[in-house]
Amino acid sequence: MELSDLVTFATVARSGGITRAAGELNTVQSNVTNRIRSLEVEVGVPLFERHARGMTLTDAGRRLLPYAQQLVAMSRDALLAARDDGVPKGPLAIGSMETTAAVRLPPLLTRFHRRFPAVQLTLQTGPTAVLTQAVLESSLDGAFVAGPIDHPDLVSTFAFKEELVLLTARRWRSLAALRAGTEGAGPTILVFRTGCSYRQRLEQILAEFGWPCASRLEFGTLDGIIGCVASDMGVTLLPRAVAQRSELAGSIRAHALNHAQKRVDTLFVRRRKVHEGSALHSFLGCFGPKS
Amino acid sequence: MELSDLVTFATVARSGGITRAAGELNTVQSNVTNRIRSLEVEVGVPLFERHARGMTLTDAGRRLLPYAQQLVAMSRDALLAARDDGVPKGPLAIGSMETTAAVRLPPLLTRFHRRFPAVQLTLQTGPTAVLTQAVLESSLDGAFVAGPIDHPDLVSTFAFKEELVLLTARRWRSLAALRAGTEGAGPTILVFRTGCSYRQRLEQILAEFGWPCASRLEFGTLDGIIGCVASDMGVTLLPRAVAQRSELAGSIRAHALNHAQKRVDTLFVRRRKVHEGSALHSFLGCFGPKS
DNA sequence: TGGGACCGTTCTCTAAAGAAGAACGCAGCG
DNA sequence: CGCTGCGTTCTTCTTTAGAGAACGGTCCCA
Repeated sequence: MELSDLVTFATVARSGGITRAAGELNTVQSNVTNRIRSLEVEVGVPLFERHARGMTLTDAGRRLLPYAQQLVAMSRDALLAARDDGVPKGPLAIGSMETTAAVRLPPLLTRFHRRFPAVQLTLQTGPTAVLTQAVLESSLDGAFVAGPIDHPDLVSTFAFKEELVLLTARRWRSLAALRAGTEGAGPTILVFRTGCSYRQRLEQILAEFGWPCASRLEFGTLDGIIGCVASDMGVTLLPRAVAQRSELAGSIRAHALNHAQKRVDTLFVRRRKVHEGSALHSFLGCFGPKS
Repeated sequence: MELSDLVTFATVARSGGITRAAGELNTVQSNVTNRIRSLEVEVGVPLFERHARGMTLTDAGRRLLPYAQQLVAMSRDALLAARDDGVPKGPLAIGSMETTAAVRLPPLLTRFHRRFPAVQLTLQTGPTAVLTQAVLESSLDGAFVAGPIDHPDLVSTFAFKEELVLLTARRWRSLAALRAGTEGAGPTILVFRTGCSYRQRLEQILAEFGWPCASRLEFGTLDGIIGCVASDMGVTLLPRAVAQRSELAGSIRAHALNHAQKRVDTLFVRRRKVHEGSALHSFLGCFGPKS
């Protein structure tokens, strides 16, 4: 059983067919057939069920797949670790929540790039759950997500402390006024489309206030949310720093929350590995203990 | 980079030479040379320093080695997982402390073997630290060790609760009498040779009593310790069940300790893996929640 | 109920990789 | 100075992997 066999296996499993896998692997069908077959001979049990429109994993294949993926990912790490001479360089894939990317990362990334120009940093934004999964799958080297995170394969480092505030249009001078003004139906809440981590928190806070929740609108961008809050379409929950930094800061009002509600830590999570890459290590150094 | 290359690499690293590695791998020197060289070409840096009496790892090699070992171990797990159809069978390597093996395991192993005769169980005894390391290195599937254990790669399950007692010869009717009888020098303590986990505990307890420790004798077997306690050579610390079960129970005396001192949990630790083998799972079922 | 599209398997040929063995170079040691 | 141990190089042979073509099956739709 060789790593190349496992790559082939994982590709077939993912694409669901030998023809598609052969395309992805830049080879011909017959080779993929043979590799899979020899793998099945070695394991001793069939890994796929063949049917007219492709292949699906057998139970044995389903047991093997996560190992195959992990082995392939680890072999990539191994090469990087061996080549890593301590000088930060090469690609570094970082993920971040929208809000963190908007207000915290610009200075950090600028500083990092100035200190380590040999590192090719890429940034991808998304919700906490997606980013965490991406880190686990090694498609990201690390990510800024909303805490707390507890997973045996992840190491998390405190990055930023945020104060969450409830944002409304300027005309609402207090939460009580908002409450009175949305009697009955309750406020409309504005959240990110793809499972934003602050969304649960917002719904929980409204529940604690005993407010009904009229309706929910989902957005793809931070500016979209803030813009709609400014035009009094509804309320949202965001870090205070995000609201202050916005161009529309004059048109919105931030309402403070109580201690338990407002506090959220942004953590930097990374995969627990044998060897922490120099690029990632130097990145940690840019917002960690010092600097 | 293929798994067979990594096996070769790890073998050379462990044996410290190409000739020795070739012997272990049942091949000729020239092949090992070529595999290592092609690996070095692929990684892009030398992995070994050549000198007249063999090879030693470079920094890059030292970074690669743990990955290689883990990849090889994981590929073995992968094969076992794929082949594991849910029926407990095949080899199962269990480790245990001497004391647990003496009093707790006989009935457990008997029961397990009766229920799952297809599992070829092997038992190895040793101190906690060694067993834990063996589990981490996948040379044991699981082990009974003294708690607490906290390691991200290990899962531990409560197995047995033990009451530790201080064992002396029969003539010492109380700890006070022992104290008086060993005035000045303090008692001799009898412990296992290879870093027994109760040893620290015993030294700590004597320290809490404010007793000096005259000298320490190290043994290789449980019977040796108990025999020497019976003939009043010194004192030791063991689970009460071990003392009671001994043939020499009539010649020794167990002295109770206070609550904080006497309590020790025996845990069953195993490696955190993607797939828990059926054999191990069924073994856990033999002392776990039920049965 | 055929024909075509799709998909996996099988077979052959060729190229590349790996194993074995012999010869060589080099350092240390008596 | 020759011997021994160890790693490298080179050649030969075998095995294996890759490419391409032909085959056989299923499904779908006319």
